[in-house]
Amino acid sequence: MVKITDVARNAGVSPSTVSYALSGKRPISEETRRRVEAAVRELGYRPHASARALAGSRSNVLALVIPLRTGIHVPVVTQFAVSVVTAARRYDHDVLLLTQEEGEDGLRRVADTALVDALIVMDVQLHDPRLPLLRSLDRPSVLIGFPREAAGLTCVDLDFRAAGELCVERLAGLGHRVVALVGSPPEVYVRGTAFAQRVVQGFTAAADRCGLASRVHPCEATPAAARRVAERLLREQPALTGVVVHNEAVLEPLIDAFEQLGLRVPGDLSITAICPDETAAALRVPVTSVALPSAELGERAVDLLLRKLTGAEVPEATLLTPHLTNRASTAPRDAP
Amino acid sequence: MVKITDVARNAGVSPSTVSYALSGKRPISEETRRRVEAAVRELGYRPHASARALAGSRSNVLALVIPLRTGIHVPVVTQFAVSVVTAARRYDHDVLLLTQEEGEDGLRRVADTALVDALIVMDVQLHDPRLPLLRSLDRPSVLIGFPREAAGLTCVDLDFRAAGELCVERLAGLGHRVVALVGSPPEVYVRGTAFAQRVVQGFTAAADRCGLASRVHPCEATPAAARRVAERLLREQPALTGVVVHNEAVLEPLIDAFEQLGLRVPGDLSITAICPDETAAALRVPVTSVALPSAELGERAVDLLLRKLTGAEVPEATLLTPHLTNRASTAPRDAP
DNA sequence: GCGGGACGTCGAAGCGCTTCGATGGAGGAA
DNA sequence: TTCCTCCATCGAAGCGCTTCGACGTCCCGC
Repeated sequence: MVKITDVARNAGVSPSTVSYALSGKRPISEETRRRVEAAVRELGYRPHASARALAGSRSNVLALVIPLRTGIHVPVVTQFAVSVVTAARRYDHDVLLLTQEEGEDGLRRVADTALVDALIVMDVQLHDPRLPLLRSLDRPSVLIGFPREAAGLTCVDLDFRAAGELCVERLAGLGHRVVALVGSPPEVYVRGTAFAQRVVQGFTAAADRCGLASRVHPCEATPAAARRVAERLLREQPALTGVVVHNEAVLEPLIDAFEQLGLRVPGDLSITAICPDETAAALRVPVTSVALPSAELGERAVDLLLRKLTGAEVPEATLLTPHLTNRASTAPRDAP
Repeated sequence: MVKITDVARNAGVSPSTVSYALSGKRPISEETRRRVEAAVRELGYRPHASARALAGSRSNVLALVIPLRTGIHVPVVTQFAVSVVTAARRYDHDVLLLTQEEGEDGLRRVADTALVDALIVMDVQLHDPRLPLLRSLDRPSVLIGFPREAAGLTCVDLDFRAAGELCVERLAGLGHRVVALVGSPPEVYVRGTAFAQRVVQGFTAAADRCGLASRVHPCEATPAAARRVAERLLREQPALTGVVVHNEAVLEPLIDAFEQLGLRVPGDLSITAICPDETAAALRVPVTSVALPSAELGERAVDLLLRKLTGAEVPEATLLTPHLTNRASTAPRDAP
């Protein structure tokens, strides 16, 4: 292994000069810096990560805690993780992967052992047991999602309330008067996942504001459940012409079910959804949707975290504005 | 931060004794060990990861390189990653997440800086540019998948050839005489992804051995492509009654297409697939399938890697035996 | 021509841990 | 009792880096 003393010898300077030349933390003459850089290249020098971390008390590693639960759409998690890694690398940081399974102990462990400098926590619940811990850690963190009590924490998320509103408003703008929300599986609401509830709030608020008749239906992530929900909707709201779907997994089966029940999309029924763009676009009937910007979310989280690491103040709440993309699943309501 | 000297003082021993008491690398009296452990608990001591890594020249971190490409099924990657993390934790190791995007430089970087002790590389190609690098690194690695030239490397994978054979043999055993393989997207074969080609080999070999007429069709991961392939199959092999699918994404659309073309599954057409069990079981028509044991794969990779880290010899090739689960998509061929 | 800043570089200390060789004391054999 | 062995523990060195204070050296202004 080639170390900083080797580089120093080769360049004819002291180890500390090499360190300063590479970090730029003190002025070094042009000439010396060039010699150091040449020596680094010639010897293929790579600073030893642990030595650097120990001396500098910065590991340049971020922790990423990913969820394992049911009802969380996997591709979203993966895309998010990838974008976090990519963004972190831009700041010369690496990412340590933790599963939610390890829970609070895992967070405490990587923080207390100084394995990581900072943490990103996904899938935050409304009353998340990790919140007090995160507040008490001596390391900054960023949460994906909003807990009920977010004071003292930095949170990032899509503005799900606005997303729910946007979906309804689009339907209202197309003349639909009776709408329904097909939501996440019941357990998602039961355990108080914030974003799911926010969609419901936005949906309901916008429907009321626009004077629409509306109902909300949680839905298991299976084709059979989709079918049942479709049947139930038509039974309970015979005049239904607009549906908002916040449940990637049942989007396709739901459309199938509606069509098998004799309703054409978008002829008889318009559908808007909150889901990743790729999902919406790949369906048999491409669906008008509000994108779930997981990549952007990951980048924002990393940006915020690194600003916190430099000691900068960052906003406690960052809500990404939802954007709706028109596709083939929406049409104006037929004149009555 | 509480450090080893604090524990030592509290327990009335020297720091080295604390170290030995905790690592067990030298005999320590029962009595002393208890005092040390009590002090550790009382003070909440956690060894500093970087200091430990620097002194012990072991970081206790594994690198996991995950693929980002098209044609790789995302949930499989995620499940694999989760199982790697979980298995690594059992050995008191953590996992650093790298994307394939960083390429060889990324591997070299984490190895040369001693950020990680060992590496797990997913999605290995037949002629993978990373192979020479992995051989030359001073750190052990395990590959998921088999390159053409695997000498000197440790590889783990499902036995995809046997999986392909198994699918065909099941169809043959049910009396089917004309079969087809609907495979991965063309680019997967073009870039030489080993597992995809192995399925083709197994499929073809078993079909020949059983005296079946057979064809192979790559297929893009879109419903439209599935539809086209279904039409083409019926045109080119009018007597077709058995289909093997190695492409999670088109499984459902393919079945839809067949049924729309007037073929019932399994009445007129039997289908076997190679895909994760959850996918197979969740379909409208649950599909008889060979499981893609991503969790087991992750565990095996970690087990092998940790054995290598202890200096043990491990087999170069580990092929997991495929298992086929009967579901609703297969039936005996009608008497002619 | 001399004092005083800058500027560029050096040396040493120290980050928190592991590990090696050394040490002391207890216990057994003679 | 003496000597030797073995066991448990200690002290010091060192892992490779960063960082702080100190030390020239050069140049400018008076």
